[in-house]
Amino acid sequence: MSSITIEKTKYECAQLPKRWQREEVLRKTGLSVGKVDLYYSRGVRNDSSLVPPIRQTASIFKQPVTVYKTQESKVKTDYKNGNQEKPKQLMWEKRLEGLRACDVDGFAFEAMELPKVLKPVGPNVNEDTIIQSVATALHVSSQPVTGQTGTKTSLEKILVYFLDPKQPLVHAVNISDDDIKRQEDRVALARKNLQEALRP
Amino acid sequence: MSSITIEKTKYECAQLPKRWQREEVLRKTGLSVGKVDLYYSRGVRNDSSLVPPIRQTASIFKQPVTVYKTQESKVKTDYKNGNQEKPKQLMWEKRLEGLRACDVDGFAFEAMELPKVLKPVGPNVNEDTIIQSVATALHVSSQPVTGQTGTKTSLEKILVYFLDPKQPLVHAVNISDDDIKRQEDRVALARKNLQEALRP
DNA sequence: CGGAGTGGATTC
DNA sequence: GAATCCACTCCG
Repeated sequence: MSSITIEKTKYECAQLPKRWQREEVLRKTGLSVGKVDLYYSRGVRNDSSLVPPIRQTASIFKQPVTVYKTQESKVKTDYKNGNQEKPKQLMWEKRLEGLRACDVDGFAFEAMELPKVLKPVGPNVNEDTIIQSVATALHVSSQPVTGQTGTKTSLEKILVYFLDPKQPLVHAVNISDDDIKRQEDRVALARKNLQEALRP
Repeated sequence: MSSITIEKTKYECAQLPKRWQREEVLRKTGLSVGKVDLYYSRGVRNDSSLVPPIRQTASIFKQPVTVYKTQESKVKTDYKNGNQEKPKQLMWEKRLEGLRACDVDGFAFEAMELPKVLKPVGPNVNEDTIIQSVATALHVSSQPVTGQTGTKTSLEKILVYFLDPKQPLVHAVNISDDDIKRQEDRVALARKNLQEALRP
């Protein structure tokens, strides 16, 4: 049974960037009954290859099958037994190569430059790979991100054995006391400049 | 491996009633890392006869057995299939007789008086029973609370047949237009008095 | 732990 | 006084 009163409305709207939707939700209880809350959200990406029905080959069938998803499914996280990190493929970050963040209008941001001290590890790993690698490591990992701590020669010789899949594809970096001192000086200088700029 | 940092704290607390505990749990992952969830719970009742191990006789054994409960068990509510109201025993409210609410220091509140129009239904059902009956009906039931709608004589003759276990043990009450008018007048008067009391 | 939904402070 | 934003609670 659906009631006649419409309580939620969700629609695209000319003023918004593409695929963004405006939703009006009526407050139904409390001191503020009758007020309207506005929500803005980006609708699901329209990657037609990822939206059901999907034509795919499942190994138990002799023929490709078409998958219809009739119900929203959701994988539940097992909080009880701690954070289960999944095993990772060696060099899995290669999959992210060539991806670029973009703004709401779809324009890609400029590439970022990493400090020179970060040196790629492994064959065909370049600047472009390591930024994805380090960024995802910082985002995803629950352990300290150190980079590869194997020696340079061991990593070059038998990569598969010495490469740590839990660490990004950069050599470990040593930060000296001098480095820290230098950075502190830069911060102090920047603060002083700011203070002067704010003086009336 | 247990870390040195204490993430959970569970302790009794002066502001709480006896045996209640306050527990602070730190969120460890997710968007809300670092936030604290508070839980309040009553420590297990020290009824030694209810705390495992319990010596009891299970019908499948020839001999009494001792039950050890090694794991906390919990019954999950089925939210999906709607509110499953359990079947109720006729006159189940009798079990609540003699119970009294009390304040945090354990002093019982005075008995409440119900309006005279509320008349008990059934043998041995008195004032004390119907207040529990009506109160729990209002609290527990998901349907309108009307009282027993069987005729007085039918209820007296074959109680088991005419008594509605989903309704409290009081006769249904008719509210006349006059009753409503009288109540409206009382509210209007109370409002006027309040207004005058607030006048500067 | 996330998300829906509300209270309330803040801004215009 | 309305619109907006943010914090917080509660429950699945």
